[in-house]
Amino acid sequence: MPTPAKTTDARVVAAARGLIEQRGTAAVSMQDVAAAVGVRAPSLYKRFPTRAALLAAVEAEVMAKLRGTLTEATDRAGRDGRDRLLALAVAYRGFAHAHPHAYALLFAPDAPRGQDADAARADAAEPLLAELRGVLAEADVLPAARVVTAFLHGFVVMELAGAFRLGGDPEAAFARGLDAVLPHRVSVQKQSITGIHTT
Amino acid sequence: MPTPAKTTDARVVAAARGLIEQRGTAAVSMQDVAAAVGVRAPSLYKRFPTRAALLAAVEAEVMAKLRGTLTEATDRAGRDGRDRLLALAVAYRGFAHAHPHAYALLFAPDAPRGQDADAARADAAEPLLAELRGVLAEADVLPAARVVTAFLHGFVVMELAGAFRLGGDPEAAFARGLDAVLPHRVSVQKQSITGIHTT
DNA sequence: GTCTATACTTAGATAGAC
DNA sequence: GTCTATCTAAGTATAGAC
Repeated sequence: MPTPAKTTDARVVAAARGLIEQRGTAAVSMQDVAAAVGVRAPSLYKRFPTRAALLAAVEAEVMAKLRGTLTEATDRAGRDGRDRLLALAVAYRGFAHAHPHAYALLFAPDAPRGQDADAARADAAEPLLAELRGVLAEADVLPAARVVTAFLHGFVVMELAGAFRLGGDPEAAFARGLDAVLPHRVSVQKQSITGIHTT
Repeated sequence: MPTPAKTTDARVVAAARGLIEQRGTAAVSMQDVAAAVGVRAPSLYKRFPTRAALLAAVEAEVMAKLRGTLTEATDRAGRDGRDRLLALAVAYRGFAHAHPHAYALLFAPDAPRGQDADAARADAAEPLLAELRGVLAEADVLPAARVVTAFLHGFVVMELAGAFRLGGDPEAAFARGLDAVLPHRVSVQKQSITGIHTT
């Protein structure tokens, strides 16, 4: 009988995520994570070959949590396509505000990016894609999703970075932005009025 | 006669910016910067009290460069308000692609944020605000600017983070996003059609 | 203003016993 | 699978001479 396991991969990832949400990724060391699960640092390297590998696993878990938050939001929403998209957007922003450090990990340009993280990323995009499929032609779904995601991400990053200091009401800007980037009913009906792009 | 100065604050900042643009902020140490200007690390602390202070100065310089790029773009553009805004957006995206690491510094959530950096940030927002003033009512300018900036920033971050891997054409998504977030002529004319938000 | 020297801290990662 | 012990490396920052 070898030494019994004091922890599990899942516990390690969860602990790392907790610390990252509190302090930010840069302020969390392998020793911190090890201490949080009641183990010494070298033991972690039997489970995750490098710190980057552990971070990739955390990123995947955060993505999954984000996906869960988005799914819950649409589950609670009504049947109107636009209302559901609004609920999705509000939930997305809420998640970023609730877990700013974890959220930052998702779009870090130099992030690890393992297979799991990539799969989780594709998975997290599903709720939005599903909603858009309900109101747009198939060919329009992907570009529309990118526009919406870009706006949402950009907006919350600006908020978190404190870029909204010129006064005014960020809420109003957020509402206006959603109004612009979310598909309108007019586009669903494929209506076309000269001079107005319908999507 | 004390020891003659081997370098200047401006040179130090420029060197730091160069290194950051090549390797990214995290990979640049005070010693690296010192070596780049032909000096030892301790000397830098006579000019910038901490590493964070130096980074704040770099951030301010990058902001100024961004502003210059945007101003050039509108200088070259024609008179049509929408064309000028498009030129601005394309230039913004081009800057981010040309200097991804420096660009990342501008929206880092944990960035230093000194007075200079804040002033430079407000300054960099001017070209966009000026264009929007030309086509929108004053009360609409600030929220519109936030929507446009959020989209632009979110889009380039997603690109730089490699989030566009599901196929499709990012260019098409960018064009569509601009179409959505930039003010339309219909809004300039204050036209109002039931069911269609004009701004 | 710059230097040498160094304190101080911390990190990621490995070797080998149990 | 976990441990102790350790390597290796690097960083920020300070003291004090010139």
